[in-house]
Amino acid sequence: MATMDKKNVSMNDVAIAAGVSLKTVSRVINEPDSVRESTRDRVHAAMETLGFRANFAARSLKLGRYGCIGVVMFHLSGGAVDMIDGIADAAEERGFALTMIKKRAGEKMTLAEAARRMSQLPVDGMIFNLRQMVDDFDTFEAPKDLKTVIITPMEHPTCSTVSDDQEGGARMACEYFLDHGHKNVYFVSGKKESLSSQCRMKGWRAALEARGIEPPEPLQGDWNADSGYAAGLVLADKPDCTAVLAANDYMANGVMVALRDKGLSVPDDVSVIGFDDELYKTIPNSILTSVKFRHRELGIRALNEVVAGLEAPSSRSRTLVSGVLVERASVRDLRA
Amino acid sequence: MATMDKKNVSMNDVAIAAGVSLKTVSRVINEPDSVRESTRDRVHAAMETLGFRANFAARSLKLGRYGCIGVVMFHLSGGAVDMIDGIADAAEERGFALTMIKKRAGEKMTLAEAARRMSQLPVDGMIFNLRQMVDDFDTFEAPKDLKTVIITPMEHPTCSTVSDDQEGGARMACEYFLDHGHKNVYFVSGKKESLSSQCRMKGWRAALEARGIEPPEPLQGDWNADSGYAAGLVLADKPDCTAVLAANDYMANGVMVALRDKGLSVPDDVSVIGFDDELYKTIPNSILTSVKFRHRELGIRALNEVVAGLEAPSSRSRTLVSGVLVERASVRDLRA
DNA sequence: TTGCGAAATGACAACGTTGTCATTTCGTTA
DNA sequence: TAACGAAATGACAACGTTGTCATTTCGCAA
Repeated sequence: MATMDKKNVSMNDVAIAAGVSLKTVSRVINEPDSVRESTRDRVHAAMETLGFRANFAARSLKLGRYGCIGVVMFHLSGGAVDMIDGIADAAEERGFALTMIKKRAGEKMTLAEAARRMSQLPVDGMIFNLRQMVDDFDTFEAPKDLKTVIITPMEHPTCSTVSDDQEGGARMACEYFLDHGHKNVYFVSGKKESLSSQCRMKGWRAALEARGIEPPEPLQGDWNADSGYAAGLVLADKPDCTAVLAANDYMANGVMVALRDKGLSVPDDVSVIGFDDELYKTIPNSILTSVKFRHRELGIRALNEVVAGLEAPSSRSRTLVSGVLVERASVRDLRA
Repeated sequence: MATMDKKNVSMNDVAIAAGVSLKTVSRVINEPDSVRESTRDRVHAAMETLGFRANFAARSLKLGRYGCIGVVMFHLSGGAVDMIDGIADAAEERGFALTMIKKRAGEKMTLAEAARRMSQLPVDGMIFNLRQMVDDFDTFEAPKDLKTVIITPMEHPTCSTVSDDQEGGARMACEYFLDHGHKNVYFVSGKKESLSSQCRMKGWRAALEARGIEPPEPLQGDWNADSGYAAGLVLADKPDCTAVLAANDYMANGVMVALRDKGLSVPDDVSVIGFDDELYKTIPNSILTSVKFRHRELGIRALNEVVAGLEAPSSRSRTLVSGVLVERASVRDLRA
């Protein structure tokens, strides 16, 4: 039957309806085994009838914790979906919900601001997803009582960080080229301000230098296929260009199309590797070899790191999630 | 100076430090104008020194609201990013944070379960993002005190719903073909269980039937380019096939590549339209005409709908966000 | 039946805020 | 200076839970 609920139903209401004390109702919820079965049933019945739902605020106030992890999205891009997915699944598994806020488009947000806003919300710890540099990165200090994990390729002086190993992934791709007999590798970057792009470039550079090769001038892209196409047109005219590493698959595809438009074959004339392994969704029979990062795993690790640090918020660790080279047919073996 | 904080700092601590009453501290936070400036400064100084941060639980308990909107992601896919972005921005603007939970991969989750879990969390209202059918869709009743908005193309008997106008978008694309002189339109669908795919198919069918055209058998795809390619191979052999509507851009691209591989030209021999307008990111100089949905707008509307309904949770409305046809060169005009 | 330890239940305070209402202080005018 | 109304501040209860500790009830052996 519909109950005339003018107000919210409290444990006290349930207690009265069931003819027991407030505390017994509490016990039915939190330690059911300590309540006699007949009593328990009576209480459950009363809860059902009245439509009782435990009050989150009162519970958290008493317990001193929320069971929520805050997530700050400084940037919400494509790869973010899988990461959120990982965070959310891991949270679920450990009995936490997520509280999310986002940097407003166009606005600037510092870590300090993010922390201040988060600490007004129901959170026991927090994750910052940071894909670009922020002004106060080095000086930021997390609240002492709120474990903070930053997802970023940069090391932070006091906070735990988690990241894909972007640099390592780029190095891996580069070495793959070199191991297949290529003497040099050209690079097409993403947007300048992107940390991912910067790290991928760094890894590319490092891999070449480690083998005593002078890295050629990188070509500037903007993540989209058209910018890759433009770069490809330039590269097609360079006789020494046998290998191109593009900072994502979209640009890699642009490069490939440009090369073909200029009469060159991939991989016979020029080999190409991209990042993120997304092209196969869009292009039938895609041949692009690509470095794939495990965003989902990244999210899981970030969440686990927060939860592990809840008791010791000032602990600090650094986690790198390695990438995987998905081999297809876009790289030619020049040996033999 | 570092303060020896064994415990959390409460308003009471601040009050004592500032030599004022508890209530005055409360006023400094909530109605600063009602406090004399000198007092206010003293309180602020004390808060600063002690590192005071208001306790969310206590505040919510007293106020009876949380300032958070719950978001349940039944499915977390590509387009979801923009939608979350819209939800988050709109929430921010109206002073709300988001509390998010997700259906675990592989698990089944009913609306009732989602509602039950959400009502244990700090939320004043909730948004369900539902892309596939669930068992209890028709029988579900939202908690009476928790405004619930479902993002889904289906109408719900008691809850407010918000959706892209998928059906209308498909109809629009179809009519665009017909208005350009095409006599029939073939359709490549996405995954069977996807509501988007179902709605797009429905719109396609409706548009043809409205002009007295018998819709041909739709081709079954799975959203990825390879399935579009397979469909394209089939379609290339149909002499009456001049127009293909694919349920997303990836499959549309697959279709186009297959047609070209079979020696047909797009758009000279066959015209193609896709959905989502994503191909230009991947393909340089993309010519694909595509129906684009405004996911961000969708999120904004959903959030606004929740907030608008906070005072009257049982109100019910239905919002459709129209799509936009992004014209490129993949449709040939057969008239004249 | 009585007595006993264990199990079940209850009374009450406390968590940290905000609302209500009473009290004090202030600035102004007589 | 006294008196007054308005502004500023304070005391106390209340929000709905859980922890502590006291009390009652139960099952079983003597």
